[in-house]
Parts: sequence; C-alpha cells; structure tokens
Amino acid sequence: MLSKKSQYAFKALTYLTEKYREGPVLISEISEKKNIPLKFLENILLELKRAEILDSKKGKGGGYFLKKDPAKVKLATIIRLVNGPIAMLPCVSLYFYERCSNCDEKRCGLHEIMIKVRDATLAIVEKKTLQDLADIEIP
Amino acid sequence: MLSKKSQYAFKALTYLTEKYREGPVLISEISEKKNIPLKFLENILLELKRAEILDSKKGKGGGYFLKKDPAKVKLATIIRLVNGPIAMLPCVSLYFYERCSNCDEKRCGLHEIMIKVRDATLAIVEKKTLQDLADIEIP
DNA sequence: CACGAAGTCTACTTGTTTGGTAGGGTAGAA
DNA sequence: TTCTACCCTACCAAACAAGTAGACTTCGTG
Repeated sequence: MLSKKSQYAFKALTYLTEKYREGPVLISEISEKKNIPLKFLENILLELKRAEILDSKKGKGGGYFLKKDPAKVKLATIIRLVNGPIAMLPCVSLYFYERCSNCDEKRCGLHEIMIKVRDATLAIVEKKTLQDLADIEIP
Repeated sequence: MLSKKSQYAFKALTYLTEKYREGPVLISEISEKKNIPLKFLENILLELKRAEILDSKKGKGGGYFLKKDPAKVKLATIIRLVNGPIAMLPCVSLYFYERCSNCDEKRCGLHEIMIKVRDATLAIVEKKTLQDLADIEIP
C-alpha cells in the first residue's frame, strides 16, 4: 500500500500540474485546497525539490512549481522516491534489489511469479505521467 | 512490499505443498529446513490454521499439513490473509475498501490508474496457487 | 494411567516506520 | 530593510514488524 505521504505527494503534484506555467504556488494554497497538513506537506515538497521534480522561488510572490514538463514525469519515479520499492519482494526489485537469504532465485517459484507481478505493475506506472493524473475532465 | 512474515508463510506453505499427503510435518522441521525462527513460525502456522488453510494434529507423530489441495489455494488468499490489501490504495481495494477523504473517485486520475494496477496484479495472484510455487523442477 | 511429544495460547519486548508537530533560520523581492 | 515564504532540525506519539518467553492443553503410546 502507498503511504499517506505518497498520496499527499500525488495530490500536491496533481494540483501543481493543473497550475503548470501559472507561476509559483504557495504551500499554504496547496495545503488548503487539497486538505494536507501544512508542515507535513512542506517536508514532502522539499523532498520532491531535492529530487529535481519541483523547484521553488523564495520571497513575496514565491512558491513551488514543477521543474519539468508533467508529461515527462513518470508515476514510477514518484512512487520510488516517496514510497520506496514497487516490487513485492526485495529480490525482484530493480531499484532496491536485495538477495534473499536461503533461497536460490533460479529455483524459487515465488520469485518467478513476483517478477511477473512487478512487470505488470511497471508496464502501467512507467507509462503514466503526472499529466495523466490531471487529465480527467469534469463532464 | 510483502512483510517478512508473508515471506515466511510462503516458504512454509511451499514446503508443506511438497510434503502434501506425506502426513503431518513438524513445526521444528519446517523451521530448520527453511530457516524460519521457530516461535515466529508457530504464530504464522496457527494463523493459517484458523483461516482453514492448514490443519494440525497433536501428540506424537503430529504436525501441520495442508487442509486443502494446494492447487486450489490461490496466492491472493494468502497475501490478503497474512499481508493485507493487495491494492496500492484503500479506495481501490476489493477486500479492504475505504473511501478516501476529499477525493471524488469519479474524477480522481490516480484512482483510475491504481485500479488498472490492481487488476493487473490480481490477474496473476488470483490465478497462481501454492502448487505453482512448488512446481519448479531442479534441472 | 502416566508420561512425554507436540501443538495452542497469551503476553511481552524491542526496534522501526508513519504521520505528524514546533519553532526558529535564512534567502530574496519589493 | 522588512516582510514573506521556503528551509531545516528536532521532537513526539501511535502503530506495526519481528521476534521471544513461558505456561497450558491435548493426544498417542507404553
């Protein structure tokens, strides 16, 4: 399951995607509109800035904004950054790989199946971007 | 990610699948062969018994054994039981559903994508069974 | 029947992660 | 130069994960 932090991150990023090229957005504005605890959101946005997803401007008229084109930011990137591994087991993770003790990967049935699960998930989250999150239109 | 407990559960169940119809297997035997802390394994097997996956026999010659045909026990069942929700968000979970606050599911882009991820995962773990875990042959 | 082998159960520990909160520091526009 | 808004450090409570301890019950066998 995605942590609350990840969900907040996605909500905030969706909001920033909608405001893309409208200039910096205040943390407090995101916090209010999306109902995210202010100080907690601060931490999340800071982390996203360090990861070069966001950028910020200080002083009056400042705030946060997307550093890249939202259509180029994959959901998988955000998940790995804020939530951690996407795979269900460390031994099938591409970015957080760890060998599992007492288990020959070549002969482990679970290993094989979990690779399939991982690939099925990645096929989606590596393809979808922030733009896709914001693209739902109101009828 | 699956918890260590879940991984232990799968290892133990794989072992019991291999020994299916060979009579009860001692907890201590599983613990040794699969390198699982004995008392921790005890708790896990007990939980699986309460869920009617396993059954046990007391006294001399006792032990644990599968209650059902391993080809009929889906991995999804075990994951839900030991690990919890399979979906990445509560609002897209079939068995652990919870509405998310301040989010209209019809208009939430993340919701839509996470349903796809869930379905892709379920397509695999609802199909694979304990039998599939044990079926890897040594060359 | 008694004894011991084996599962059953309750409770506790210990460490880590999650989801926050508090408050001051600091850069930069106006 | 001052106000604004981001930046940073530290702390905290609750929940969870992982594992441990020990007593209890039940059953088969001699």
